[in-house]
Amino acid sequence: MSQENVAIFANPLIMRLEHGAALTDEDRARLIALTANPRRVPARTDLIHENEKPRDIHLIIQGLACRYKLLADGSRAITAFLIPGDFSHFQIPLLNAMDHSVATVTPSVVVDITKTEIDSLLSNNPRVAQALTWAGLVDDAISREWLASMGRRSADRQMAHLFCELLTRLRTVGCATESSFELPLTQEEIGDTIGISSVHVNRILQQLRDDGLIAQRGKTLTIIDVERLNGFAGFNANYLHL
Amino acid sequence: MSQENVAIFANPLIMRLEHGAALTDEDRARLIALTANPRRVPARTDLIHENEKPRDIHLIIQGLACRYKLLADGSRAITAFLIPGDFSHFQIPLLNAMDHSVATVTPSVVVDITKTEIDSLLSNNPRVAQALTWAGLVDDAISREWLASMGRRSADRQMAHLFCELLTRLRTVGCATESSFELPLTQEEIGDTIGISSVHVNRILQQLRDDGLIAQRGKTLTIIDVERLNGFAGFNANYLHL
DNA sequence: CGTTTGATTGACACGAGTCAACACCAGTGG
DNA sequence: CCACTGGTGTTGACTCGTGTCAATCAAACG
Repeated sequence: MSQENVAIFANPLIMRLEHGAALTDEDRARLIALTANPRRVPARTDLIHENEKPRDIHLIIQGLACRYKLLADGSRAITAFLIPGDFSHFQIPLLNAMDHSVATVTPSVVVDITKTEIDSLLSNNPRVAQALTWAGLVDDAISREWLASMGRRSADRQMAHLFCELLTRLRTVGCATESSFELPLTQEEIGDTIGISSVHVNRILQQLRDDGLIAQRGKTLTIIDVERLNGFAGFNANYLHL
Repeated sequence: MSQENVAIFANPLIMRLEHGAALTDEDRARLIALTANPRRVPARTDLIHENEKPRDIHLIIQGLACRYKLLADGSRAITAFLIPGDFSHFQIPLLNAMDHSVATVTPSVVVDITKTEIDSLLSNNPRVAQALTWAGLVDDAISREWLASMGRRSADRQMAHLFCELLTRLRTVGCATESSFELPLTQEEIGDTIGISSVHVNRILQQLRDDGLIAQRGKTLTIIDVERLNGFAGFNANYLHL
């Protein structure tokens, strides 16, 4: 494989967007060019903050980021995770003020893409435009699945569902093995995601481990039997539209 | 006011989209033309069902509809309400299979808009295109707010928040007075929305009434003191981007 | 009018939160 | 190199919000 192909196929954005449209080599080259100036961002750093006027969009190349909202009582709700290849919505500069914040969870590599670059991409590369639109629809679908999960799944199944989703998404961008991936979240962050206390997160993790559904070695989470965890969680990957 | 103007300003789609872009008279005329063939749909009827291939998009002119998902255990989660002027996402035909269902809650008036019509609108009326994009972003923002609500608000505040949101949204399309609107949901449907049992919905409604926050006469819900309910719910309309 | 659907109520069980203490690091600075 | 520190994970005790079940009531409807 040539040096260039390695770069192309190792690019998580391209890996993801391939699922949304049949990209051409030129499309891929444009996307590669887009990621020419990555920057390193420390862990727990806001990429953009609620109420700020959005300008660039932020593409995650490496690491993990999240969308979150702070509530009046000081509590936090994490409403989405951005894994490599994900980005803050490409049409977001249309809004005058962010309704949520986006922050890194781990040290990350991020590319800031200007509205101009996006507009040029959208008008010159229709397949990329379609793929970006597809990615937006998938993000919506994930929100809906999370809503269903929070509303109607018990906390243990909800957590299992989150792990199933993360495994599937991380696999599509080459960031997970068959059955394991890095889960660099604190238990408090997991709690802010599924809407429970960190103490309860701890207990549920123990339960999932005791039930032989998952294993944790450091920050690596291994799903012992993917089929069984899918079944337990009621996970059906349809909504990821792969 | 001319007959035509009445039609234009009474059109909930236009009323909503005015918030997303500065429409011209021609834009409005195109949008009016789009709604030329409405149809009546009985209550509790699917407009489109999960797993189906989406073709048309569905615009609500009158009535109330919702997005929902059924889970493996038979429970239901309502992930969004579609009020007059709302529509199933205009880019959804890009997907091969719906990841959720859309159904009427009440008897409704609906317009089916073909992908062709949408594409024509998008390419000929850039301001409408922008407004539709804006509407999509607002729908996303609502999902995120609901996620934050489900995760981190107590059931009573969450319900209060829902009422604050519905009042605000319904007012923008002329379907609510200063402080009251029709709430045609059963308590079970409210429960499927905020993720609690219908029994608990009943108790919380009583509590909100006893606290003098809301009043119900038949299906009309009146918010006795909007400021106070906003405060109780921690409601901030920013995320609706009006 | 029966029948059905939705609202209401009470009793009871259990999931999950809170509080507090403690263990276990990894990093830091003396 | 080791004590110190702050962040994170773990545990137990207790409380309370919510779910479940079941019965009853009220209202809508054919």
